[in-house]
Amino acid sequence: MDFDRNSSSGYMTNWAARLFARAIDRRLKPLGLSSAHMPVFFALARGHELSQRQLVEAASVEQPTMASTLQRMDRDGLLSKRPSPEDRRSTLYRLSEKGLAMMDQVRAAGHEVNALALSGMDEAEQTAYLALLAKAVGNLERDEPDD
Amino acid sequence: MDFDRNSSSGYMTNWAARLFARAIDRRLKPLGLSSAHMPVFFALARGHELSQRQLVEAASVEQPTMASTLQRMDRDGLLSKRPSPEDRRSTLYRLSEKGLAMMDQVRAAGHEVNALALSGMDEAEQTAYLALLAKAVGNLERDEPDD
DNA sequence: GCTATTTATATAGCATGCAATGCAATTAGA
DNA sequence: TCTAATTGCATTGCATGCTATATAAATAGC
Repeated sequence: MDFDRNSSSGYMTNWAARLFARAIDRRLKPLGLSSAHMPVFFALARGHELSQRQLVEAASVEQPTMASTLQRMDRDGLLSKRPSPEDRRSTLYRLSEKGLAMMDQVRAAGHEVNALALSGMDEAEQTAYLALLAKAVGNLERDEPDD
Repeated sequence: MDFDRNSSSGYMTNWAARLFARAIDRRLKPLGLSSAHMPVFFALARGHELSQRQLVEAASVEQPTMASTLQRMDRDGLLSKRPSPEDRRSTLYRLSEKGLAMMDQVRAAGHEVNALALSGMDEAEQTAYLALLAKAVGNLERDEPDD
């Protein structure tokens, strides 16, 4: 029996995720942004100031992944940072003026691509899609080490 | 209005995809394999011989992505190749003996992780999950250039 | 207070994925 | 047949993501 990619939830999920990222990237590229910036933008919305650890939680990526995302965003002038007054190991990040100015367009790109991806689904199907993804995520998280 | 990651189909799809890949990678790591190898394995099952272009189609990745995946797999002795007798630009790839010997375990890892991710869903939900992913994929593909 | 553990971050090294570009072989069109 | 367009692949350069490991600061346990 051959493996049919269209019947594999893992393959289809991966494929959809890559298409989502490409669609976002095409829209954000003119701004010099990309899909990996989005969770950071949303976590730092409205001037919120967070540590790397908190951003790791917000984005559900591993710490070294967030470290380099923040490095690139800082390099590109999207962030402003300062040492935490509470903990000398920690740095607090905010969006710079330049970053804040892009927030609306980042949000718009997110909404546009989500709407596109879900187009042709009725309300119930859209809800089901999110619920089933949440279920799969919960199942797979139980397979993660520690946790 | 804040962006709630759990309500964003793009974010949730990306998260699920990363968890799928990690779950696969943990299982295949002892074999020296990973999730990116899977579409190549399945496309080359039963001794099938394909060109890079055909593997690109089978995996739905871009050509340079497949080129380096094949390079790594060749480096690791998983492939055997020969120039196409039909087209002097093209190379035909097959799984080596070593690669073929791993097929069952690759298949098993795929089935195990798919089953884990879908656990707790009834038959209808599992079908719906795949159908909704296919719908989203179709929608997002219409946003791709050319095509 | 002193040591052991935990926590926050940094860094190295690598895989996977992409867009952009270039080249050579093939195919199409006149 | 001869040129133009297309196709198959390689390469460059980069972003994103991971694991494994190291270091310094903070916290816990005694």
